[in-house]
Amino acid sequence: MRSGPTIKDIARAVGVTPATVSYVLSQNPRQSISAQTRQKVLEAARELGYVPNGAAKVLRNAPSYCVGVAIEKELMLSRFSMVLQGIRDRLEGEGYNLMLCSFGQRHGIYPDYINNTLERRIDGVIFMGKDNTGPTPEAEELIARYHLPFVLYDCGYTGRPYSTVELDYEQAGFDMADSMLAGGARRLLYLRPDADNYQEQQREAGVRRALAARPDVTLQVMCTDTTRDMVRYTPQDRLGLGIELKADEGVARFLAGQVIPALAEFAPHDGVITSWGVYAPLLYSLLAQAGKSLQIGALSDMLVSGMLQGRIKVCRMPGYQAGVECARLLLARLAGDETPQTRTLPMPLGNPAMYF
Amino acid sequence: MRSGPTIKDIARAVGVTPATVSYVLSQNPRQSISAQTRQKVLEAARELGYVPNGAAKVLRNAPSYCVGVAIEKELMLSRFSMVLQGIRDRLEGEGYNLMLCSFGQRHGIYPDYINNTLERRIDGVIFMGKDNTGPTPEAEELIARYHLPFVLYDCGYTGRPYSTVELDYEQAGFDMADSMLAGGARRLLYLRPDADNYQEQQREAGVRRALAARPDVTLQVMCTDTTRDMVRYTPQDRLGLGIELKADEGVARFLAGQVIPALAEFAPHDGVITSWGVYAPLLYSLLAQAGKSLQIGALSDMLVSGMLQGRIKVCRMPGYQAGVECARLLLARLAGDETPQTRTLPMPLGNPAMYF
DNA sequence: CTGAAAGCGCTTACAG
DNA sequence: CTGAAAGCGCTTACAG
Repeated sequence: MRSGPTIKDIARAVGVTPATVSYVLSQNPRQSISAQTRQKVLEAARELGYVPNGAAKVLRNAPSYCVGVAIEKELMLSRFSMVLQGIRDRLEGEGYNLMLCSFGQRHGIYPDYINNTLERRIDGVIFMGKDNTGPTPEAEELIARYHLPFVLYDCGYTGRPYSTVELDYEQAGFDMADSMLAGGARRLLYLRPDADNYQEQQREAGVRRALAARPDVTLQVMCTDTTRDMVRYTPQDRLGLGIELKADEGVARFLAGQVIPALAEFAPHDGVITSWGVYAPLLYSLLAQAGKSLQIGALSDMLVSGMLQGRIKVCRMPGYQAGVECARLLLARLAGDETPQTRTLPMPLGNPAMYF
Repeated sequence: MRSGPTIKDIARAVGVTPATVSYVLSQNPRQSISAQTRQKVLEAARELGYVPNGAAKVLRNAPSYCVGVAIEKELMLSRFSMVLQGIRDRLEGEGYNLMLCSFGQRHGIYPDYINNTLERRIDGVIFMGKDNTGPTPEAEELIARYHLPFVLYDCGYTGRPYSTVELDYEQAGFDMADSMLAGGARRLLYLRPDADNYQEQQREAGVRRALAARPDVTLQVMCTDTTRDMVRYTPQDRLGLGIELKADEGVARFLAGQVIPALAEFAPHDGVITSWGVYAPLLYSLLAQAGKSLQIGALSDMLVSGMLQGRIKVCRMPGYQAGVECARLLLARLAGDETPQTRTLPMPLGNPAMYF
């Protein structure tokens, strides 16, 4: 199919050896070339439409100038696409392309994101698991053994030998609860999924910290049963109509049957904080139907429609910034800096955004 | 940094030549290998943690098993991320990775998506412009000259030498107008941007076709001045808080000042069709404020919140399917099929989806 | 300043 | 069934 001109062709056209052409084209500083030869080589290269063969360069140990981004599946979740955009914006300026890597074993015996590094198709990896999953233990061993440049996003820091970017879930919980106290709340309901992971622990800890100094305020915690009361994806998900909320099942039933009754005594200044964003609009609708108005806040802004401006407070996922930060830490690794760094980003309290 | 074992190391360990190792590992069918040797080679490979050097393979003309996706900037627009997900799902099953390519000139003298193909870092390109832009004329020439596998998404077909996936904007306009007629509309306002591109022409043509048989229904067309009345992005866009709508300026002023007055005579069964999705929620809010209810439809579902279920009809962008289709057409090219194909996908009428 | 040569890691006709 | 050898396109010490 494609078999363009090589440095040999240029060399022949100009009447020099391939080595000379290479020196000119790669601007090797350890080799001086006469202005005239340089001129002729560059001209011939342009004329022939020369494009260097990337594979040959990489074979000679050049970097691939490509960075892998390991995202398991859901590029459509703005949680991930925002980060991706941040990574891209930061890395493109440095001349890097991005390669989307999966978690499965594609060609080799290792997960795709490791295999591509080992095959030298990418120079490093930014890893975004979901539900707190980091790389497999086997992958971690290879990362350590080969010193693979690796950055982990939002997995809960646990002293790994690579850089991580984390979000300050604890502070988010604190800020939201604190703002509700400032709004006059005397009762607070905290609604969280039963999943007992790093993020959920941190969030609840933050909420409790805000309440520690206020024994006059009651806190009630309710857990959704995520094995049963999930927000459901419809079959259309994968059929081209986007991911869709089946709000009338699962969680909605739990909210209507359990949560709303628990709010019976709540006064207008009291508040509900939901851990996941998706719970908040559902709750808002149900409360509105019941003719009830409370402070509502969500510790994530994912799935909180911008149309709820002023009705629901959210802690915003700083996805784009996080992506930029991941890129920055990876660049440090690529530049040879081996010391793992951790950056923890705030999740500022604000209004839900209108995402495109 | 990384310098793992090569076939030479395996050969030495087993006591055969590198050629034999290669035959075993690549399962070359033109060469039979004794079961015993094969066994030993495979064992040694596993033991040493052998991973083939991708660059060396590509240098020998193997495909890179990587496909470029050219998206100019906005990965956060679900319009693009849905397509990307579709492409990925289809192509990952075939063993391909995706590389995000930009439009700028990164390393070479050609646009990034062309250069990466010429450098053999990717085997082909799926191109998603925005605002109808296709590849540059220079890029088109290279695509033709080198027969680069290339698929164009949603640019308006104009007889190019490569495959394209289009959306049926004309039918969308027809279906929406038709549904409003079925809903009893006697007056219709069609609100479109002044941009005179393929999509807008098709959409209006569709609306007019639906009205052709109904001389009793009046159609009024209004154009937004996109050079002046744009939906504005706030500076936060690139600062990590997502893309945000500045609804109180630009278009909103035009809608309030020009469009709402034009609807003074409209009765409840009459309707407004907006070309862009983003106009519809704004219009809905303004009408609601004015205590007015009309049929509202948008010819795209981008930016139409799922909270408007039942209030606004939309034509859905079949982004995921389109991605799958792009992947399918590219696979055909990669398999050697040179005949350009065009697929035109329907944009089914429905409710706005709750996008994650 | 320029050229001849080796080598990166792999594959594949070809000869045994 | 196995091995010796050439070559993909480039870079880079090294000798002139």
